[in-house]
Amino acid sequence: MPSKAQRPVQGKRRQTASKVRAAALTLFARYGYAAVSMRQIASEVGVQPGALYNHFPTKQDILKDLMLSHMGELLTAWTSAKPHPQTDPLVAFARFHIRYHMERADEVFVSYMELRNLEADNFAAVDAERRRYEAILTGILEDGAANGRYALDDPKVTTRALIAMLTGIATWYRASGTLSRQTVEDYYINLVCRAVSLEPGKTQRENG
Amino acid sequence: MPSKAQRPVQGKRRQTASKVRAAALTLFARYGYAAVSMRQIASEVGVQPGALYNHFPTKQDILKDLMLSHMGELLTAWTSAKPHPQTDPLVAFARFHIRYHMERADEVFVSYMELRNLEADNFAAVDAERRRYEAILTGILEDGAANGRYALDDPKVTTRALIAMLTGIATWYRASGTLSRQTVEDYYINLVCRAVSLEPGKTQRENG
Amino acid sequence: MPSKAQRPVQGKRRQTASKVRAAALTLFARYGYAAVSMRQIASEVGVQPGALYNHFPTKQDILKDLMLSHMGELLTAWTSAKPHPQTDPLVAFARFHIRYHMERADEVFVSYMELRNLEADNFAAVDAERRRYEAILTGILEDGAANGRYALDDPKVTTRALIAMLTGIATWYRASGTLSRQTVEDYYINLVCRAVSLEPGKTQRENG
Amino acid sequence: MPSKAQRPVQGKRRQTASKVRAAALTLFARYGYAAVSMRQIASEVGVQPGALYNHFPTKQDILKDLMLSHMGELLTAWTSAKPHPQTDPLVAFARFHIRYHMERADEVFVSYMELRNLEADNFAAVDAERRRYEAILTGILEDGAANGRYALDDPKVTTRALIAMLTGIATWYRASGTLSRQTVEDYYINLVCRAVSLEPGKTQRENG
DNA sequence: AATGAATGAGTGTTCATTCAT
DNA sequence: TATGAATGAACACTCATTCAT
Repeated sequence: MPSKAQRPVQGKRRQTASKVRAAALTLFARYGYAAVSMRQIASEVGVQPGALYNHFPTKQDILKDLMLSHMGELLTAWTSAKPHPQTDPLVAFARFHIRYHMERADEVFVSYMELRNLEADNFAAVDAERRRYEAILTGILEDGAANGRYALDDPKVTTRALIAMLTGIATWYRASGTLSRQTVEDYYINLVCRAVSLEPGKTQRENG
Repeated sequence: MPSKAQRPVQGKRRQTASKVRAAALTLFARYGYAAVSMRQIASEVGVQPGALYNHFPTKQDILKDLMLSHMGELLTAWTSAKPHPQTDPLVAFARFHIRYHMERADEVFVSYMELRNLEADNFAAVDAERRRYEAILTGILEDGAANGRYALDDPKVTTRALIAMLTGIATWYRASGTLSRQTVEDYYINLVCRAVSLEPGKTQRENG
Repeated sequence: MPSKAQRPVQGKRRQTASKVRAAALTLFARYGYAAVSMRQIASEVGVQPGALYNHFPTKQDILKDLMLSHMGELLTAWTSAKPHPQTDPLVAFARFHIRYHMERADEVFVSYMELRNLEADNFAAVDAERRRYEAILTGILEDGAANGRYALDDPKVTTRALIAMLTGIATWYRASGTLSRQTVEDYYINLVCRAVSLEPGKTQRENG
Repeated sequence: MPSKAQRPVQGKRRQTASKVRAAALTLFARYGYAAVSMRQIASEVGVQPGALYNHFPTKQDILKDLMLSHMGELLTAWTSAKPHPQTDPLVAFARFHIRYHMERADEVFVSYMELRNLEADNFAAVDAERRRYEAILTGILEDGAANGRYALDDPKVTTRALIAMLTGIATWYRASGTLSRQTVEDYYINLVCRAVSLEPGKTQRENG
């Protein structure tokens, strides 16, 4: 049973930090890290600029926090995802990737656009997570290539090509458009499957 | 016969403007438009900041110039490209796109990353060019779909997916790596072909 | 008999105030009043900045407290000093001054350097104490000049000259150097004596 | 014959830089380096804050410039000083020091008070000059002690004592007071002479 | 007595841009 | 065509101080 004496002060701290993250994410996604000022973030949060520094030591730390937690959550989400065991792994991964990226367009956009604005050590940390994530797809492609299920030339090149293709959705898809998420997802799944010569209709694993 | 009365002064003017473009391109690609100052550009050119304003009225105009001329040259290059008439049009386009984008990594990078830093009217101008370019691919896909040569769900969605995939090469390909340009090109062509169920080996048009 | 009912709470209050004084003294001496922040002091004390305000209403009050109590203790120390009655008064004073200032380099340094950072009324209070202290020496010089023991042109000018000379020790003397305190003291006493033509060897009052 | 085509622009540059130095000197002397803002300096100069950076890269550089040029000018002035050859060297040096320091109270004050605000390398540069200057006096004292003209215990300690005494004039002397410069100078000369047992009346070198 | 989030003003410095030369 | 001094606004960040807890 959790303590009932939780101090509201704790809540307030988390709340403000949370608002800062949210405001920064939106602003960075729209205008870019370098073009957003701490004043803009503070004003969005409804606080004076100096107050931001009670929660993040520098502007760079906000960016690092956003990018690292995005990557962390992405990896966690994949780990907890339990696709139907008979679904083809590439299809499972692609569906997961598409859905996650459509739902988090801002995080995705920032994570791809602001890499160059990370200071060296922060970049290294974020890049390591990116590699871990891409390695999942590379592993799936290697397995599928090994057992003849997928046709491909090079798992790493294919990884990059497919990730770029799928992640690109976030740059153009608008929920307000004519295409539903499900439709877009299905079209891209078909592209992915064909790209490795996996029959789109036959995306259930054969149990041998 | 070219005019013999070319004034060297004209040459000098063009030369400096040219250096400005080159410096800005490199710097924007590396650090981003918002993070690069006119002072940095001037210093790279070997000139005082005020001198830049003899060639470009504002910083924004440098960006607009770079992006518009990149799109213009891209369209011109496609128009002048004379692929072998028996080559499949999708393959021809993809090969053209890959080669052009591998050779101009900085232009491509800037053109994709700095769209949000364009002021409204400049964005409109650049975006119109982008649409013209993508329309070429959409047209090819529509034709191919109509005559049953390509399998695809939606030409516009496929256009975006393929463009994202191919353009992504610029973000990871390094000439210093282990893969030759030709190899990368071939791998991507295979991906493109399979993505629309065009037999990679059968990329010559049948003449009917 | 001291009260046995001393409350530890009182002790704690005094303790923290004391730590604040000590931290501020060290920091002001090293970096100067204006260059030291309340945060630095708090961090040195091991407390949050806000807590300082339970002990001193403003940063200025810390400085005033340090300087006024330094002057107070200096005057008290002189009053309680009981030099050998046969010692020449100038020599007694100079020895006292040298010893006191060598032992309290930080207090001395702050008291001489930060006068300009005192607000008007605080300056007046501290300056009054300084005058009281210097008046002691002026009195000694006037007496000695009157009875022909010392040769000097003007007691006030001589006071300032000697005080500057003696206080200057604090700016260069390091206990870690090659000269012992006693040696330095003796050398300066000789300088003082000669400066008023008092035979260094004859520093015992003749009792008439 | 100097060029007549001197550009007034050159004059303007020097003029502003000069005003900055003057304003900074006055302000640093009155309020201390740390307590003076670039805005205050700019406002005193009659310019926007950013303009200061056309002349000094940082605030620290203004301080360095002031202190280094003060020391440089001091050393130059001593080198060019041609005291009467029959004047005792200690007296000549002391007179020079007193006069120079009375005329440049601000420079002197800043140079003694702001040493701790110099960054390490700037401090080293300034301190080296200070040592050079003090070495002049030490040399004079050593010579005089060697030929029995002065009585003293240790040339280095005596140097510090005398310099502190003489430099201290700047902290209290006001031209508006009752004592003339000449009177103060004479009184201090007498103190210096007696401090090394040099008969004040006998300050002409005996030519042997 | 102490915390820690917040304020409002301020810091040194940089910015894109202008303009007399 | 270029310089370089200047502007006026903005930047990231820090300050002394307050106050609810």
